[in-house]
Amino acid sequence: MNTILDIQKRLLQYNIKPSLQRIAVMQYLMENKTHPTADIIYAALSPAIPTLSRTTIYNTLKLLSEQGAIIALNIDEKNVRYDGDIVAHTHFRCKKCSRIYDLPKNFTLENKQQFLDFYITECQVYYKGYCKECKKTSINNEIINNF
Amino acid sequence: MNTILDIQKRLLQYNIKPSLQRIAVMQYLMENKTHPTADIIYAALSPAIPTLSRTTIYNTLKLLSEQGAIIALNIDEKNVRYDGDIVAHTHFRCKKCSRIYDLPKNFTLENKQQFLDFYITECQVYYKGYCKECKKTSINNEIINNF
DNA sequence: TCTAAAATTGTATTCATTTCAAAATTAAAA
DNA sequence: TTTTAATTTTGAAATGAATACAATTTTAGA
Repeated sequence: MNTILDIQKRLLQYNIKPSLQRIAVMQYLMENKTHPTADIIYAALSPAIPTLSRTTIYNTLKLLSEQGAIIALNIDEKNVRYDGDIVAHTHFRCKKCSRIYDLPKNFTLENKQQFLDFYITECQVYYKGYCKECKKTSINNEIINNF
Repeated sequence: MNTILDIQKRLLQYNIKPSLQRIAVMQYLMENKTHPTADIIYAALSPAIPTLSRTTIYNTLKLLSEQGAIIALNIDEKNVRYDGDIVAHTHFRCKKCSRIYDLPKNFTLENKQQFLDFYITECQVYYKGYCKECKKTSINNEIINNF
């Protein structure tokens, strides 16, 4: 279980002021490993925070992902999904039920026979960063995870 | 160079009737390896085919990608990008200029020092297919690239 | 040529996300 | 504690990529 203090610490660690709303979003993502959309998070938190606005959810998710406290997934072509687990791992999206699963650490296309839970039809690998031309001017403005 | 006959052959190979519009879209993607959006393709083809409709571009891109003749990329959070190169390869998106590059075949995070053209800040790996529950009912309806 | 099926077109709509300015909250200064 | 400035939140309006849909056009077969 994550205490409010743990969550505050996590936010401060990424230079995010821990407001009530930000703590709620961070906590939701830490406790719900379902890769939810902004709207799912809004619907879940709205009853407990009746004044909550959708814009705040979008603002918060943008801030948290830009600061590296969470990860934004573009695996679903309709909505952006969010993941509170920032340890590097790969994802699987079911084309029928649209659920997003975390794949086991040792999963590769070569050994996928061992993981018969997933029938894989496609794989996409996306790297992001700065190209040669844009590198010089932009590096300073970005927090870089040089993994 | 790709002749119209080459392009027709490619479409037929994926069970797509080679209409004028479909040939134009397929040809554009084969000759422009810039990972364009639907709208870029529309703007490029529209002068030569004045009656062309945006809907046709969307319909065609959907058909071609569903049939496996092209690949739809969700590397850009705003628009879907399309790639006529269906040989497995990975992509890089510059966060500043938004250009999408093909990465060299031998590129990995381990040897990325060799490829100093790209300063990488993040990597996403997305698998798609059918989960255990949905597997039984759906496999027959899908063309599966069992790579 | 006639007819049916398939493909294309254009308009209207949807819906996730963004913009923006006002209101509320927080933090800092006096 | 008051005052003031900066930050955050809020909700209404706007944006824009993509889809739905019905009408029109084209294609293919009888």
